[in-house]
Amino acid sequence: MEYNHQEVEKKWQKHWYENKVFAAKDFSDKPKYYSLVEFPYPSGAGMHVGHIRAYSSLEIVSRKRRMEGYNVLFPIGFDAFGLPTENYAIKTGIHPRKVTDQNIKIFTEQLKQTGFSFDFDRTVDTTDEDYYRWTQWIFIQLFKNNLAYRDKTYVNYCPSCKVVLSNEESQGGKCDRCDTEVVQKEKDVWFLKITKHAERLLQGLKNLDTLPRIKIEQENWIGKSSGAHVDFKVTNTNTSLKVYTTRPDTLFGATFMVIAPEHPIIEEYKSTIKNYDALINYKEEAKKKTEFERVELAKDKTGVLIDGLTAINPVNNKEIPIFVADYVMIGYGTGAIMAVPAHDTRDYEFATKYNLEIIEVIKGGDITVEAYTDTYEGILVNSDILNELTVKDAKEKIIKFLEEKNIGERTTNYKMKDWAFNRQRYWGEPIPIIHCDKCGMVPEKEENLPIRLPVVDKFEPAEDGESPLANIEEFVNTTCPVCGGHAKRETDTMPQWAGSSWYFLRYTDPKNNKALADFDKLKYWLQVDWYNGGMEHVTRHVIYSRFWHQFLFDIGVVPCEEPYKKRTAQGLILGSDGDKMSKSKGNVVNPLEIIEEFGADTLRLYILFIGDYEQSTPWNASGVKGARRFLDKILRLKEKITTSNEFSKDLKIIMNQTIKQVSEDIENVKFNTAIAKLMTLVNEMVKQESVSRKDYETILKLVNPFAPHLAEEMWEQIGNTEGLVFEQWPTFDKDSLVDTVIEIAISVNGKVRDKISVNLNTTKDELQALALASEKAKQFIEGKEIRKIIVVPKKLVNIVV
RNA sequence: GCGGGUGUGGCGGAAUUGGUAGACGCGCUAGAUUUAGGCUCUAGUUCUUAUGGAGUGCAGGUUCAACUCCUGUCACCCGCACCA
Repeated sequence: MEYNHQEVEKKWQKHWYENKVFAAKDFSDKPKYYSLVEFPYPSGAGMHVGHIRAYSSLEIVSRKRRMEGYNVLFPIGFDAFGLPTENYAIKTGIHPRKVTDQNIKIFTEQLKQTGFSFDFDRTVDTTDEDYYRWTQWIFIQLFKNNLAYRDKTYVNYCPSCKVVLSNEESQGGKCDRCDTEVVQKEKDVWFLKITKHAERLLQGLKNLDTLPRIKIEQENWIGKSSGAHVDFKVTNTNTSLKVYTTRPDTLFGATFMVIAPEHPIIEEYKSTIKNYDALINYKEEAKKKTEFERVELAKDKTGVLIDGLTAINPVNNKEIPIFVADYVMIGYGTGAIMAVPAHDTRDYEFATKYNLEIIEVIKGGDITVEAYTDTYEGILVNSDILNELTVKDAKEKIIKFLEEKNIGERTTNYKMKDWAFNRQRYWGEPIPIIHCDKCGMVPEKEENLPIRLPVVDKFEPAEDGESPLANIEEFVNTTCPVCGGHAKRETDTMPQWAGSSWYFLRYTDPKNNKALADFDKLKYWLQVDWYNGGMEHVTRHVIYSRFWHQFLFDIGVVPCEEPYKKRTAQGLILGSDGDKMSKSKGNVVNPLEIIEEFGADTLRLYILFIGDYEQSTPWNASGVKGARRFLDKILRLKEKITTSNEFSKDLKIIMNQTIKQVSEDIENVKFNTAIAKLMTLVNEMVKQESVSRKDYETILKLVNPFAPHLAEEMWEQIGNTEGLVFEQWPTFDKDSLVDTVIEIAISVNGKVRDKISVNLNTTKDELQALALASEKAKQFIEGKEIRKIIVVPKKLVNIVV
């Protein structure tokens, strides 16, 4: 019998989607389950195998949950603002709206062809006016709560195209389109004050159920450290330089200071500094260095001594020099450091190069050779009041000392920076702020939202790094919502991270036009029970969305502080050559071709069977056939079923084992072993003369989440009228997991020599006797003295000779 | 450099409160069915100089017993990267 996958799959897809079988029901009495997968960017290339892997995990979980009696919300949507569509629009002149709609349509079709159990009625599209209206609304709330502000930053700028470039467009320091050297241009842009939430974002991780590395990556991104601020008086001025240090205990070893090239003190004391020009030169040179060069040159420290300013080490009143060097970053800490060359590799290199004093303050190393940095413990020397103290005690003592003398204080610092929230592009949410000469920056009235993207024919960015919107007079010119006078709209648009920072909220109430979502619905559905997505989004996207969520919680819009209960991440599918799939390498697998030839069930099954879900694995074209064979075997089993509603005697144990393992493996993201166990069971069933109806129905239920089309079809063919979607998930009998007869290994000196079948309840003594009676074991015992016999019930007997 | 992870047959990968290494799939070999191919079925498939011996990146250690624990070391992957 040939299985016509095309016909069968179409039939069930039609049934599911036309009858809205997967619709989530608000306020159902069933327990709710919210499974969330990262929504795709609807590119023209459509769905690839990576998408299928990304969605399959929670597809399996969601289908299982429905069978376990949950009311499941498993939605999908589109993160559709972004560069590729915009670039396509620039090239072809076709409006991004059109392109986006087209791509979404195709993508949706492809998702349905794969048989995903999404609730397609809740689909959101971040570029939809009814959606970005609320993205803009959130921005206004952030602005009103002083969490959105404007400040200067450096952006990647192509002087030839006169356009601001994203990091992706300026890789290697060259403009993606014209290959011109990219420069750093100073620009006034929007920032979101995510740093205000640094500690909460860190604390919120405590209750997140996730892999250690996912947690650690976020922790590193937030980058909390504790130390102290210390003020160093600057001679000939009445000011001081504030530094941040995690090692205030080494203060007596601070023999010079280094400030970042952009540090404001240079401008401030321009007239006192004798070599101002040299410093400005250095700053310009530093700015020109691409990121690449900065890393490459990391070993070769450069800097310029400030002539005219020196500093006083506050603990010993020594006068020390101040340098400008680009190994100190303006964006971290205070942009100035106290250099302790004896115990910091960078300071040591710098000191050696410029012949500066190096004072050892922690015993144990040889500072004539290299910096001694293994100093988390240790004893202080050359440090006056700190001498003989441990590092830990010295830290406490010096911080107290600094605080008493009013020259410093205990400080916690975070590596995370505020979120630069801007793009100078057309295809993004307009930032709903109005610039009025009289009233300053004013948010648009909420009833006027959305601020729509004007419909135009040209999408190219304006010159000098301005947004394309800046050229559109009807858009720019407006009236001030406060004074009614003439004013101008903000023309920057939001970055792609905006729409994706709250999309999971909209799924709970996607058509609401009074609020981003109804509070009671949010209360019913949140938190997201399980969120799966790419490892690459674990820091930025997850942290950004958590930040927005915490903020929305603070203003009473959402019912919980943290959005996600559990987070997992899938591994990449590589090309069959082991490289990342890419068009240029020609190793891209088109999932639709496989659906066509083998069916969606086969593809889904293979993608989950391919390897550990959280690890990256190469594609293997012939492996697909194995998945299909497994399905064919299930199909053929139908011919052998009896009417019995009990498990077959010979299958009872393995049936129960399989139910247990498959159920557990799914929860533990071990889809590959779940499928392996199902294959083992099916192989066993194939060997039987006949299988009972219950055997067969059970395997269909277990296979259903993985290969739902085939499962539904066979379920129907054996006479069931209700579909499988809400059938009850099988349960196992824990007394039927182990056979009464088991195999025991007999080993001599740890090497297995024989295997015997014994009754499960065979006693230790009996096992020992059986082992000694084994002919095969005897050969290895003969003529030797038995020194010890170890009997592990149900496992093995080890005879030591 | 720092942090995390991985290393097991020809390939993807199973197995860690220490207890029969290689489940499951691919590939391969032989046979059956077939006009042939495909499909399907049966048997086999870690290596080997084969009644034995060796074997989970490498070198040691603990143990009756180690893929699993400990010490050292190498390789690869991911993330961060002059973070003070």
